[in-house]
Amino acid sequence: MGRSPCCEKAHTNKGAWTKEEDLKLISYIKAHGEGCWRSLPKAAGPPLEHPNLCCHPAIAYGSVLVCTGLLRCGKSCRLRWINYLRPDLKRGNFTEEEDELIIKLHGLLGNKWSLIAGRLPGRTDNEIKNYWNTHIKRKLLSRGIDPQTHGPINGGATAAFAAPHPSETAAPKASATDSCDETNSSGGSQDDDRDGYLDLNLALSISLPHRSPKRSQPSEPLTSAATSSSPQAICLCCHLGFQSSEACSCHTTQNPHVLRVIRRLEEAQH
DNA sequence: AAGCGCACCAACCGCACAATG
DNA sequence: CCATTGTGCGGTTGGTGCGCT
Repeated sequence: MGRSPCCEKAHTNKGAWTKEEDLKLISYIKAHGEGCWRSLPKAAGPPLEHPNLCCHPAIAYGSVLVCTGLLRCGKSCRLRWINYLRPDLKRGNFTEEEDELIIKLHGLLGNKWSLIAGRLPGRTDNEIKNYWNTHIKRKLLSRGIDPQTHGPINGGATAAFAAPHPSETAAPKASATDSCDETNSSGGSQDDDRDGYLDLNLALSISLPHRSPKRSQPSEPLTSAATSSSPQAICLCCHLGFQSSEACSCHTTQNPHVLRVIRRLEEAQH
């Protein structure tokens, strides 16, 4: 396709981020918001013809003056911000509840780390992916469960709690209506993984991102609600025709900046 | 104390897709 | 409609720290 590289590799730093680079990125995003990652280093960095010459204003962090110049690829900036610098990140060890939720969600969604991360506030897809590969995989293996199929390791046909494929199931064990807002009907047995996903609320809540106005298109209702700063929220349960079902609980949602998405169990398996 | 192997995790890479002109 | 651009995602890699021998 011959697409241009995402950045001028000759003029960008790679590897671990320094404290100073972190502060530069934070200060830039605080001033300009998220988005336009590709142009961020250009906007925040020193002139290419004089890469060592800093002509940018300094920002005071306590007693430290920090230049706003940033020699990083835009993708690298985005990753650093999303995975490490975002103020709403939780950091720290995963709880047992988070463990179980990740396992259940992985059984339903597969390696859709961003979707799984969307159900775990303060956690990033990268963090969950790493945690899965280093901890949970081993945990499942020790239980005799195949981490990929969520079925028994010895080749048994029954998956532990993976959603059945649409073509294989005439009547899914739990419909979207059943799964959403279902917190007390399964008996809550953690040992029975097959029942385990019945208590899983798959209503995906999507917070309105802080996007640059450039990518916002007010003409499209769904897109504009998801990308603009409009306080108007759209219930996707209603949008998809679930408004009369138990799955739709948009009337109970406190946060007006929330979109609700119902993912049907039979669609969750990819 | 030194060397080695392993585990963890931050960061990179390439691809896919949506947006844009 | 097509080419290009920008962003997001998932897989993978490499550096670092820690425990064991």
